Amino acid sequence: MPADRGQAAGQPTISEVAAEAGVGRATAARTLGGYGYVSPELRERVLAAAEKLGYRANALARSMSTGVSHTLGVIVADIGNPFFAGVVRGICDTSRARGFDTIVLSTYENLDEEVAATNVLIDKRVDGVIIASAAVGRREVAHIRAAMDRIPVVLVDRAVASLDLDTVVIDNRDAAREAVETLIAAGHRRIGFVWGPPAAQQPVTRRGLLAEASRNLWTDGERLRGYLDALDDARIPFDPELVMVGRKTEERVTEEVARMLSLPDRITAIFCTETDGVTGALRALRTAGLSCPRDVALIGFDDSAWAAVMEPPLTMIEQPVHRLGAKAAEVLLDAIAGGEPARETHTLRSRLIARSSVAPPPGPHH
Amino acid sequence: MPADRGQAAGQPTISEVAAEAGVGRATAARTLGGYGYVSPELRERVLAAAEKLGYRANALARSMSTGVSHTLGVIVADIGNPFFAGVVRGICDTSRARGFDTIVLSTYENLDEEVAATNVLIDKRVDGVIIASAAVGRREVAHIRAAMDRIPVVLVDRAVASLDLDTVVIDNRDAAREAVETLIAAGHRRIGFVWGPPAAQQPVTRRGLLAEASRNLWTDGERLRGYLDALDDARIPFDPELVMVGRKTEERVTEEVARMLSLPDRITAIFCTETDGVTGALRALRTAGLSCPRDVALIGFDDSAWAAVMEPPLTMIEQPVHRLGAKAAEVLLDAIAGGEPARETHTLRSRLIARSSVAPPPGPHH
DNA sequence: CTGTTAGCGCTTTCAT
DNA sequence: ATGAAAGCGCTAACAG
Repeated sequence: MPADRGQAAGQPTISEVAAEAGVGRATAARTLGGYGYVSPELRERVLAAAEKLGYRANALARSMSTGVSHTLGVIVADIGNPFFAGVVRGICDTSRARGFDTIVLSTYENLDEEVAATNVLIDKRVDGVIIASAAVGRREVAHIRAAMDRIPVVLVDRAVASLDLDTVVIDNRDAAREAVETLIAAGHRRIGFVWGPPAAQQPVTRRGLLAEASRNLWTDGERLRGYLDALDDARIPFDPELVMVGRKTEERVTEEVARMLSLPDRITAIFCTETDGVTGALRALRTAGLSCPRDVALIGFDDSAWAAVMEPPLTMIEQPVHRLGAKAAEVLLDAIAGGEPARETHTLRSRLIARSSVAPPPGPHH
Repeated sequence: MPADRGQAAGQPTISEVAAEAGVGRATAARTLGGYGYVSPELRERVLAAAEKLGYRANALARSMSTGVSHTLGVIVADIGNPFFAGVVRGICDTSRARGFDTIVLSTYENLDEEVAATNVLIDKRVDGVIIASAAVGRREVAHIRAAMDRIPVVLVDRAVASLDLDTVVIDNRDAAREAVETLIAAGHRRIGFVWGPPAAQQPVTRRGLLAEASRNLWTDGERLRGYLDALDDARIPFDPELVMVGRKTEERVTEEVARMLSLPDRITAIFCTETDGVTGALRALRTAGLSCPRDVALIGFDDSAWAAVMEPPLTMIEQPVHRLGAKAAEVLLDAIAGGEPARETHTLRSRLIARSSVAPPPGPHH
């Protein structure tokens, strides 16, 4: 057997500490593991020996023995995205306070990556997982089901209809409706909607749009419904030309908003479902020589420090990102500790921060 | 021994798979572990059995045996900060591509947290660590030394003078100098500096400032030196009243910039070392009724999509955040795989993105 | 090519 | 109160 088997060279083990202290393995283990009874004197000797050798417990071995790893797994779309970074921070803060570490994996909205990530976490024997899943249909949730068979699972940010799980989300539909209502209340009727889902082609009917929504991320579907709710309540006819479909890269958003701006009966307001959409919309406004809010009103999702110092300061929807993560961690940790999960949906409220990017539409002769 | 010892109930082991397939443990292990020779037929039976039982390898047990965990540890100040989120993403992307997972821990610039995080990673027997350390003095690096004794360590974003380690950073000093030179070239001589370190009190001399710098984050020291370099080259006298010291919360920055703006010989330009500083400075400008760049020029660190759509579009320093993380991971992975670390400093170049927030200062009668 | 066996470092009975 | 010994699930010698 090669010398480098087992843990890396130089990492002292509990046996070495025991030998150094002149006691049995179990005694050393009891002191160092903080369980069972050990006489003060032996205890002292063990501690001294551990200190001298620079002993550090091997958490892997401990987990092997105890069957728990005190580690949570987290799967999100992109840790580099400020939204998820905030959620992850909420998760980490809460779990650390309860003695748990966290392994975070990004999927970039790729389902294969999500499956792989789930497997990695199962293999590492985490005690529970939090997932912001891109899965939608029944076919796509097999990996989540497999995880559920083994450990507690909670969903965050995105509900999955076919799964009966603890889920922590925000009130996407209400948030979107409130934003659009705000625009309508200011007098707008031609409201562009920078939406999200990467679709094969632009749906031309309301039904087509809804169908598209059910094939995509839960959040996107909810936000679309909120947009439609507000329109319906105000009896404003729905116009498919006013919704952008497709990946919300800044470039695409700029193009699409420019298109809506050059329509014969152009939009006078824009509602964006993501930060990247807001900057894209602003670009389009600028190149069209239009000003906000005089010519076009704007409301977007995901507030940031920047939005408040824009000219004009932007009216935005603020999501409780940290709280979202914290709540998900709490629910998961409770399930790990307590047993029976409640399997309910926890909906956190977002907040519309009114600033100055909403004003009445320009007169009929714009 | 209680029934719930060992791994969680229901997690099939390699022995169970072997039994199901009617082969020896080792044969099952060989097929499932992907090493050694196994005849196609037995292989097929093992695979079928594993599939049927829903077998997933226990990475903990594997690591116990092999002594490697295929996991990297990462310690940063705050995963919720877009800068670090980008770096972490770079690390995760490269390490995943090489078959490594990542555990990320945030310290919030607290040294005790950093020590604790290092211990967690050592306990979890990660194969290497990447640290953006808040440690400065010799006294503060003991935990890093302890880690170095066990596994490869690379520093990212922040060099630590007393440590001879592979280090991946950006050219902070040059970046700062270039920014200030740009301001000077436009005609500015009163250049406010939104700096960082939380100091007990405002240093009043150049020497005091440098002393403060050496007690703080490496990046902050470098950026101060760059600011001073540019001033010296242009023979502009250094004025301690023009540098803000203290935690760069948006509120504090707003106050401090307002102060510099109300000086008898007020500043005509601002250089910020962080995004939060930029929004704070913008606020101060706005409440002072001053416009950028007509009254005051502005350059800041850390570009973002927002900066480009501000009115005016902001001239910013872009750091290669993803590359920073990727490079750190590469260096670490090489050290883990190859052996001898080079222990050199890799300096990545930042880039000044010239937009429209820099113009000549207003005439003498402002 | 396959099966047996001995660990990896720790926790946890079980005697003493 | 302490020590001896078994076992967590896996890998890797080694024998067959």
